[in-house]
Amino acid sequence: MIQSLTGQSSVDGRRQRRIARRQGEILSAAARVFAAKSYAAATTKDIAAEADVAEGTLYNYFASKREILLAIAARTQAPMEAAVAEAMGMETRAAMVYMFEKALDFSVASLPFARTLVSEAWLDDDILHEFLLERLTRMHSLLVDFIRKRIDAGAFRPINPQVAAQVAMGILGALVLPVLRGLAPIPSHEERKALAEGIVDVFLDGIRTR
Amino acid sequence: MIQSLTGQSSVDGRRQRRIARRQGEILSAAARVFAAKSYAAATTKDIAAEADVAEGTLYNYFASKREILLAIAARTQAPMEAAVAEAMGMETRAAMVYMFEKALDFSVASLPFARTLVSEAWLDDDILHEFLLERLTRMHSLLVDFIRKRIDAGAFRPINPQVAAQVAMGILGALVLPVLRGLAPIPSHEERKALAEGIVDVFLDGIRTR
Amino acid sequence: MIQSLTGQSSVDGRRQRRIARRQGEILSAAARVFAAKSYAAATTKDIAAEADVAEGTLYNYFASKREILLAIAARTQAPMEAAVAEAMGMETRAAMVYMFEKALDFSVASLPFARTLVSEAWLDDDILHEFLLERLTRMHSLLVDFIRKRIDAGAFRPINPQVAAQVAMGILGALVLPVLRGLAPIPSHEERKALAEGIVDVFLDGIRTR
Amino acid sequence: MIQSLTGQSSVDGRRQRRIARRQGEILSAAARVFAAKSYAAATTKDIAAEADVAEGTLYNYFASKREILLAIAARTQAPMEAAVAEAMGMETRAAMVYMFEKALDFSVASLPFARTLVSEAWLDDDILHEFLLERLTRMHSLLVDFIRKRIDAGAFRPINPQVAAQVAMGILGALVLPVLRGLAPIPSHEERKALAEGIVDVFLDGIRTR
DNA sequence: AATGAATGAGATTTCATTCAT
DNA sequence: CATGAATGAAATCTCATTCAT
Repeated sequence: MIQSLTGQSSVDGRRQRRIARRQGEILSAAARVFAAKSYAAATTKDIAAEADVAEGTLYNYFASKREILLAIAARTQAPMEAAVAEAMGMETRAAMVYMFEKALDFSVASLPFARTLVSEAWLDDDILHEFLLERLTRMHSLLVDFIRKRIDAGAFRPINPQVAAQVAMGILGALVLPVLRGLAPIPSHEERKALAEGIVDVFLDGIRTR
Repeated sequence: MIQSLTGQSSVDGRRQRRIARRQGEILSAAARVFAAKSYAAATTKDIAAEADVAEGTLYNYFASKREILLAIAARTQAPMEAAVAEAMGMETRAAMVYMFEKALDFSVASLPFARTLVSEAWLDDDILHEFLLERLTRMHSLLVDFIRKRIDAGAFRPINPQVAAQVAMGILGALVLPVLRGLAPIPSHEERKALAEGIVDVFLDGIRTR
Repeated sequence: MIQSLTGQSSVDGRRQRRIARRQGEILSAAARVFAAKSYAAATTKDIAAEADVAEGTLYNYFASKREILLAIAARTQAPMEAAVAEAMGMETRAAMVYMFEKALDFSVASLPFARTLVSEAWLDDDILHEFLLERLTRMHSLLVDFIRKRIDAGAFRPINPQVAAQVAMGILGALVLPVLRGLAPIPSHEERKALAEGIVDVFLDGIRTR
Repeated sequence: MIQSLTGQSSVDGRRQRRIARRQGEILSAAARVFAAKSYAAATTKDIAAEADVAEGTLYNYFASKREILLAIAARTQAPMEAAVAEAMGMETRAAMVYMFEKALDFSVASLPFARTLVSEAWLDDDILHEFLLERLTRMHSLLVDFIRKRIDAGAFRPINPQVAAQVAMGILGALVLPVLRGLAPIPSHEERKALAEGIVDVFLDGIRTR
């Protein structure tokens, strides 16, 4: 009985894993196709071909083309937030540099996923709210906290933390979006570090002589 | 004779105007539909319904659905650049405030056009290069000049002007994009002015105490 | 009264002539367009442009696009039959040469009309029967008579006149169709004469040595 | 193992055959529709209905309506040329009779295909050159050779072989075209033989008494 | 579970015809 | 009468989804 249970569960486990693996293959294939042609222009035929399965097989793993998109969105991890959260405890300047650097690293690492996500979030309210906005607002409030704490500690000027956070996120966007869009070349690790340093520099001290 | 000539030309003129007016009606109807559903999801049936004409009528004014999109892009004037160019000659702080304010004004004024433009530029290389990128790079180089001059004059710190310009554009984006996307409420004139002031403040002096 | 009648009728006459002239202009424009693009591919816009009138004007003169086609067919005179009929009375060899020569002349002279006619007759039973077939059968029976008479007179061998007539018409077709289709160059007057001579030669004496 | 291999290949083979069969069904349905209404007037809806499949199914087998037409043209074999080539080696009179007879047989056998082919070749240069003209010119040059050889052997009079070949093809056309167009009844095998005999008779000896 | 052929609703586009000016 | 903008039916083609094998 135990045996049968074990056997059963090991079979189940294998099956679970096989299903998960196959889903993953389909999702990353779909992400590549979406990144290349956009969600709307991509056909299920394209996705099936990229994943090297039959069209019908897609429907054994996902209920519809849209479910594939949502699954991609759900899968996209949140290393940005993680970076921001991590940075909270660190000393001011190093913390910010680290945060921007991580955000850049992330965009580079999961480029096709991220490109699809941004693209669809611009068009699709569900995607926007469920996946992108949630993260951005979480990041925003982390930043607000971060800034507020440093204002309280006298490290930052008594500036409006909401506005400052929005400014910080804008700066980040200005770096990330061109890479996602395929305009800027994917920066090397060193370039990313240098970029992050320069930006933080401006953000902290402004551009005006004193 | 003069009369007949005048009559003729006035008829021609009237016709020209009628055509231009109808094209404008179709374009703004299309821009609304595109803004609501994206170019890909919008159907010619939708556009015709919104413009209150028959589907076939669209094709008396534009050769294809795509031509409608391109016409929208072409029509979207470039008051942003104008604002930047204007600001070049002004005194530092006021100039920047003015520039950001104008950019916000523009986005609010031609909201559905701009939303469509950004949306499609993300997906479509032609639109991106022909209409958006051209403007953004022009704006970028104007900003680089602006910053470089003030560095030379000793008004700004000897910062990398390229990076600073990109930062400035990112800040602008952080303000404009949420409005275009329908996330942030359309700010009033006063709010726009205050926003611009706050941002320039951060941009010039940073957020760090000194 | 007489005056008014005369006036009336002269006005009527002028009007009739104006209408007839305009119809003729439209028809020859249409024939050119049909010859270039085929009836099905030609649009009323094309025809109107070629005739240098507005599309709507076409409908003041013809009830539909199809009526224009029928009018072209009706207008195509029957010089072929005339030629055959004329030839009936002539001496054998000269008669036949003359007949073939005339048929070639006709094809060259009204090329766009004829091309359209043949094209549509292949597709359209109305056109075929009402315009082409009628003529061809008339021509066929003229030929049958012609041949029969010469058989009776001992000039021709006692061959089946039906078959011989069909052969003659086939020979004619082999010369005319490539020209109509734009494959063979339009032959000069001299070339047409020489062609006609050669063909009659074969038709009368065959190709076998004796 | 052998079995699995065999199984595999037999599955592939079955699939190949199924696809080929279905393509054939669609093509012959399309040929019937084209023959009845012409290519231009036939709709994909008509073709699908005649083939008893959904409209979309057509596009699983052919890329476009035009590809269906081209496939029909490609499929129409060239038994005419074969007949001509075969006849080359035969004794004069029998050879010619055989040739004409075969040409008639062919037209009768693949009537809807051939009707479509001729129809479209009249309108469409691609079809004309790629499918019809190539064959006709090949047939023409075979005939020229045939005639020239017999002239050299003293069997035929020293006539222009080009003209004589064109005459022969015209005669053939005069027999075939009315059948294709649905004017002449489809002749029985015996009738075809008799027709061929009569024509060759005229072609060889002419119609004149000697 | 995998396959891929079949489906048919729906998209874009064309064009003969009408009709207000 | 001439005009040409407006119309909308109809054509070709696409593609997400289903389902028999």
